[in-house]
Amino acid sequence: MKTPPNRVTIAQVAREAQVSPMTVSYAYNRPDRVAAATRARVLESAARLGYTGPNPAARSLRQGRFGTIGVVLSEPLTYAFDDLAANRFLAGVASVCVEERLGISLLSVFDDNPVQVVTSAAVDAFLLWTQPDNDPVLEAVVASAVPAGILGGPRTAGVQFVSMDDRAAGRVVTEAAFAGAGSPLVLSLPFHRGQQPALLHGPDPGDAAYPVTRNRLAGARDWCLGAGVPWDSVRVAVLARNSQVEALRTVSGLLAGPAAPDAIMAMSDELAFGALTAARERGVSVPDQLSITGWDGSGAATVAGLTTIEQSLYDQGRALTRAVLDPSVVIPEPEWALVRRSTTRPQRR
Amino acid sequence: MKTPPNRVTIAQVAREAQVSPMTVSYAYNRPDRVAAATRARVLESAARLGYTGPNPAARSLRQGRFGTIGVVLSEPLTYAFDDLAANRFLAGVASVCVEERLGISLLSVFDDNPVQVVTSAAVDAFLLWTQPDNDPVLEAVVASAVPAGILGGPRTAGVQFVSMDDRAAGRVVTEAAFAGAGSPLVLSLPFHRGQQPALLHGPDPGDAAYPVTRNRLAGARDWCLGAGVPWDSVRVAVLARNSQVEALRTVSGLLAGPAAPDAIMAMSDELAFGALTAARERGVSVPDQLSITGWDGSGAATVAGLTTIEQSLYDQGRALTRAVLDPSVVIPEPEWALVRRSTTRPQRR
DNA sequence: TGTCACTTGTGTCACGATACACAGGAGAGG
DNA sequence: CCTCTCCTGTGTATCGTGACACAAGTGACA
Repeated sequence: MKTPPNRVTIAQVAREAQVSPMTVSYAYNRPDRVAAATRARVLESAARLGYTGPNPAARSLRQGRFGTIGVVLSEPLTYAFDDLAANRFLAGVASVCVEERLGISLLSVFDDNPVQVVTSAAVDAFLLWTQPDNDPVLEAVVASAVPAGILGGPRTAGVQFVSMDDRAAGRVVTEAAFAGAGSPLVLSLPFHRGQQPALLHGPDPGDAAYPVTRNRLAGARDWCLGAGVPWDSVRVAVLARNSQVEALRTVSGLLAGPAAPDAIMAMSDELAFGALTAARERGVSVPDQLSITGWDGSGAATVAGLTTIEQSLYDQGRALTRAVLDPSVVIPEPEWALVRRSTTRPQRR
Repeated sequence: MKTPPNRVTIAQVAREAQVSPMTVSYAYNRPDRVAAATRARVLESAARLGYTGPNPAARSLRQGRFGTIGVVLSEPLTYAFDDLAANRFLAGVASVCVEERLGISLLSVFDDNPVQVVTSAAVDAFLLWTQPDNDPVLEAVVASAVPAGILGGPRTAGVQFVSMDDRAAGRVVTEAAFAGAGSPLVLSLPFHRGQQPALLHGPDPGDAAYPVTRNRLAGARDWCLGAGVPWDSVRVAVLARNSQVEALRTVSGLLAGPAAPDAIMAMSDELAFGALTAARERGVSVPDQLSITGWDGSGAATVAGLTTIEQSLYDQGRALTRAVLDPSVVIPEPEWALVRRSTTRPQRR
């Protein structure tokens, strides 16, 4: 892009108003620093020349700040608007940004050069959606020395961190889903970037590169071992993405096949909704023939009567953003709770 | 914020690698322009010094571009993540941004200085969510001479525009909602910025500063006049915001009062959902005692069985973004359709 | 051997704004 | 009348990069 030839600069305005460039700058940025009459003259000259205010790029260069927070989702950018959980998190981030008068910039990671987005981002801080272990994007963020925070891990030195206790909650929700079941199924988030769909039997949670997946899976295993359910007998359907459509397809196939599952612990509400739809389409009654649990507690879960782990990603987004902007802020341990609704069988006493 | 003292520049890397600054620049931006061996040496020196790549602010200043599109919603920023329609629009915008390798920056408008966000935004283009007539933000965008586009109007010289035919659809959906009704109610989006909730009787559509509101209301009046329903007898509840909660409260109150409505034409799905919830809470059966229509055709409308005007804000977001980036692109007239589901009484023949 | 095209590296300087330190003047107070 | 403080305006240097135009080297080919 060629520089427009008719770009007006602060210097031209200064000449027109017969003041120094600094006075023009002050007229825009520190109105109290300039006499009212002078300021009026400056603004009038600016209007006459068509000057629309200080150039943001030049200002950012000079000041070394942008007034913007970058959010990296490492998913197609549209994930920000499609996924319920990401949506709540971003709403929390946005609420702080409004208070602090910061913009919020959604950054896409491109497969061919995932690091570029980090090194070339015009932002004062990074917020990351959960990333796999040893991820180049996260490493680039650390290397950039820009303040950063991450939701869901991995825990990283120099990066603020917030995440609920996925393992403990995993134990609790697995009990709600699996108690009394004969053919339990875990509907799992991806293990690593570029995940292919897979059906595993009692996999090692350590195989999952995403801490969130790993911990939720470990919680499930904890409960199974404690309840005498052989972990090997538990099937784990790992999906390529956190998507209702994909969950629907997978669960639908399993319900039609032999040894149809009669209990599903899904690692997100999104996946649970897919499972619910599959059950409806297959004429499988919930919770009588099939119990289903979700995770995150979106508003849609309330409406659908989904038993789920509730947490406030909104609050976590807020807390994380605050902490990144001011490292002296302490992030509270996120609260969570199992909410039993109508997609699981009543608790035995 | 103080400039970090340890910022490494391209010049330092050049010295370390014993090449000129331009060679370093090329090594990062035009790898083909530099011998492989030289490039390797440069990158190695950069790594040694902790150089993380060209400074985005300096680059933007030099190149006169940012690689980012700004989206102005003129609502609290969180609206982007709370509202179904805004969400779909943004998803469409984002999909183009991914293809074009652009970032997407969500800008907040502050009441005390609405224009600042426009004059200080580090973006190459603006996309606006529907704005009222004669709005300072829109005027500032025009004045800034940055390419821009607006969804829903007002039509403005120099600003790309996309919007479905709200008036025509208003006629159709009003018929679906009101046919055979005795006490019709329009659940309206705000008339202007800072709207206070109000209950009007057959207001002049021209009173609405938002073109979308104005046209949908005009469509409703068109049908009423044609069907012999006195416009004065039609109540119009104008809400302060496009919010389920507020619609719920308003409709709930009206259902409890005298002359409870038996037909509601809501100007958004969001409002229609609020009305649905109110009906459920009040024990009013839909559609027998109360017919309800929405607008926009979100996925949730399908699930809830809501009769609504379907349009693809995703496609409109895509088309508008494309057109802003390349003015030779022609924006097609958006398609729309009335989808009859279970919240309206079957059509008479 | 001469010509030509291609590849690779270089030096300079403007992009537009603001931090900083300082200067002159006006008024207050003793 | 002198000093001191506050208010308002100024000059300059610098932020880090990449456009541009050019130079030097290499090898192909007639």
